[in-house]
Order: sequence, then structure tokens, then C-alpha cells
Amino acid sequence: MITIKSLKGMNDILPKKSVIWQYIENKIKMILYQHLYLEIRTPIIEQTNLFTISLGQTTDIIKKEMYTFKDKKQKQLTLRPENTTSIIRSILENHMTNQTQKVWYVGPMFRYENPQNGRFRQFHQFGVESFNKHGPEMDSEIIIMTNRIFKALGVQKYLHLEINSLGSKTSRRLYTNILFKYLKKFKNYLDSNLIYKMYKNPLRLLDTKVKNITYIVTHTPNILDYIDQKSIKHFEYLKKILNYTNIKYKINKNLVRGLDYYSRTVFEWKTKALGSQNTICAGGRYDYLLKFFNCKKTPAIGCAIGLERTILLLKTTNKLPTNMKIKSHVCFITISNKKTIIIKSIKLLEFLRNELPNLIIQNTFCDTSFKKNIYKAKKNNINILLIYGENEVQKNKVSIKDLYKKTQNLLALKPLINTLKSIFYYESNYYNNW
RNA sequence: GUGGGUGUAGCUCAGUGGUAGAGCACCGGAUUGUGGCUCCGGGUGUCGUGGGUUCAAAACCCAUCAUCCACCCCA
Repeated sequence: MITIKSLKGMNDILPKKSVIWQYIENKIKMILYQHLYLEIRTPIIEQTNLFTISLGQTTDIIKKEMYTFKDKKQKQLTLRPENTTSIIRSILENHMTNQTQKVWYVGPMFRYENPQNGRFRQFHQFGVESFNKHGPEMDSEIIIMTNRIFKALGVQKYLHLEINSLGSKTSRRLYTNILFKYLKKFKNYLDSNLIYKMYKNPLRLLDTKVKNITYIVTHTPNILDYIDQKSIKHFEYLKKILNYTNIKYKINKNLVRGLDYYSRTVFEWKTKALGSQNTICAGGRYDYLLKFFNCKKTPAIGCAIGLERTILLLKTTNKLPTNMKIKSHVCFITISNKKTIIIKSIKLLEFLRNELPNLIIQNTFCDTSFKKNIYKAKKNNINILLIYGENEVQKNKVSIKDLYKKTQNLLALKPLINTLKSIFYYESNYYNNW
């Protein structure tokens, strides 16, 4: 036997789990539509240089985590490690930069990392992006919206918000120099990896978790003391809105985010419930990124929610709704081995599905004894059975049995439909419950 | 890339060198058109894989793969 397994860090989402995914995705989607964000879908493969241009040469994603390969024409392709860049490519390609765009996406991302709790090679993000709105009101809209999402999922109290501002391009450069000078004094305490970062991109050291340099890192010069006046105003206004709308936050001067394209506002929703993979949602403003692709300066902001981590959080905090399983309403049992009867029963089923589109019917093809079928129906909590065999065929009727009320009636098709309608009236909108 | 743990039935796991096991799940029958029970029967297996030690290996040794956890980093 040849055994073929899924790739490392890439998981199947089986039927039992997929209902959870649908539940969460639907909750988020409803909130996004409520804010008139519309869905955008972009390919999961792009030309490699789309990512190498935008994400920053010194980020770990570019250095070691991309799934890159050549196609048959030797083109360098990459499975998207994140989606913001692809969306920018799409917005530019489709000439959509002249007006405000608010979009959301959901889908798989790929990073070649060693898997661990809350970290996978194929993982899923739900994200939003907004283009052409430069004011802090926009920043607040996204933060308030994510707050609403976590509230709707019941995990708001397990999360806290951290915010920071990275300032403008020029002030960032100024601060980078100051940070570099500060860090250089401690060069002897840094390992080769950290020294590499210090020279190439000192900001990367701010959120490092390497333990023996926490003192150095916590005492770095505060970026907020060096950012430009406009960015300060922007940040102060954002804080005002958050205060007024009762969104609690903590300012983390060392919050810089993993990608180089951010400017001004950055934020993360973190949790203490999941160990070291503690960021559930992260984002920020990237006002300079579109200009980088030879577009006119277009302000933009976005964020992404890690779905696996969200599910983990719901699970560990016991916030997953119970009873999400789709259960059939009735069990249709054919009792006969005769082909003519089986064929008739199949046609009858079609008729029932036409007449009662919301009814979920489980069909057993006379594959085991009648008794076993009743046993199974009981076990699956199905109380209404439709029975079809020799007797029913002769009389052109169907037996309907209620296992709970312990009743059984032989009904013609019309009264049968009416009976089923009355029994399942309240469940006719089953899917709309979530 | 680095470090540690774990790989035995569908699932959870027991099994310290001598016949491959338990619980749950599953399947068949008692009972082929009528109720969750009960009774009877069924192990469904490459003990992750390859090699070594041994009269004998699921167990000991080596290698390898997978997986989980952690570091780095990130959602």
C-alpha cells in the first residue's frame, strides 16, 4: 500500500470541524458587511517579486519562510505568505485607487516554518483593507470593528489591544539611527542574528523575545518621542476616539510588526490564553506601500485575524457553541430488497425534496435490517421516520413514525407533506440560525 | 534552522525480552416490517519505517520519517 499524507503543517478541516469554521467566518462576514466592506478574492499564487519588493528584505518571511518555486516556463512564483500585497497588486491592476475601497478577504496563507501550537505552514487569515482614507477615524473604524468581532465571538475579555505609532517615513529613519546608536553600545550582548538585524533593520529588535536582552530592549529610546508632529496628532486623535468609545488599549512603544511596510498606526490584539503564539489579530497603516509600486501616494490601512488561533482561543475559553452539528430531521427507510420498490422510493425522495426544500432527509438504502435502522435513528436523535415498503407501495402511501410520541400513521402524499410541514415549521430556517 | 517529548486497533491508551491487549466505537446475529436494553459472535493490527543485538524484540541499540511542544519568528 502506498501511503500518502498531507504535507507538514498543512491540515485537513474535516466535517466535524468545518462547522466551527463556518460559524466563525459567518459571524465575521456579517459584521464586515454591516460596515459595507466587500469581499475581494485574489489568487493564492503570485510572482515572487511582488512579495520581495513589498515585505522588506530583512524580514524572516522573505529570508526563509516563502514557498517559492518555478513553473514550467521558469517563472518564479510564490504561494502568498500574506494577502495585503496581493490586494494592492489587484487594486492597482484594476485601477481602483481613485476612490475609497473597503474590502475583506478570507483564505489560506503559506509560510515555511516549523509548526507548533497555533502555527502552521498553511494557515488561514480573515482580513480587511481600506484604501484612500488617511484620517485616524479610519484607523479607529478598523479597531472598533475588530473589537465588535471578538465581542460577537465571546472572547473579547480574553484579549487586549496594544497600539503604537511608527511615524512617517522620515521620522522613522531618524528614529532608526538613534535606535542603532543605542543598540551598538550593547553589541557585546547580542548574538550574530541580532547583530545582523541591528545593522540591517534595528526596528526588528524592538519586539524580539530573546530573553537575556529584555533589559536592553525595554530601555530603548521611545519611538513616540521621535515621530513627526503630524503623526503625533494622528495618534492622539486615535487615542481620543478609542477613549471615547470605551475601547481599552495599552501603548506598546516596542510594537513594530513583522513587516517593513507599516507607518503610523500599528496594533495587535493579544491573548494570554494561548502561550507564546499570542497574537490573534494584527494590522496597521501602510501609507507608503502603494507609492512603492509607482502609484500616487495612497493611504491605506488593514489588519488580519488568524483563524486557527481564533478557533484555539474559542476552544480553550469554552466559547465554541455546542449543537453546531447539522442533524437530519427525518430518516427515510426503505424496507424491501425489490428493485422496483427501491426505484420508487428514490423518486418519492425527490418529490419530498421538491416539496420541502428545508427538510434534511437522511436516506438509508435498505442496507441493513429495519430494526437496526430504527436503532441508528434513535442514536442520532432523529425522531421522525418515513417508512416505505410493500404495504405502502400497494396503498400508494407512506408510513410516518414518531419515535418520541410512539405513533405511526399511514398517509397519502398530500397529508404527509402537511404533517411534515407542521412538525418542522420552526426549523424551516435552519441554516439562517448561523 | 535548533532543542525536547511521543509513535501499538477507527479513538483513548495499557503492555520492562517469551502467544498482540483493554475500554469506547464499529460490524454481524438472536429479531428479514418496528424502539435506545439485553445476550451471542467478530480484532478491524506492517506495534511509524529500515537495519542491528538476541534462541526470541512492540520493548534494547542505531538510523530515518511523522507528529506534538518549545526556541527563533509570526496570524
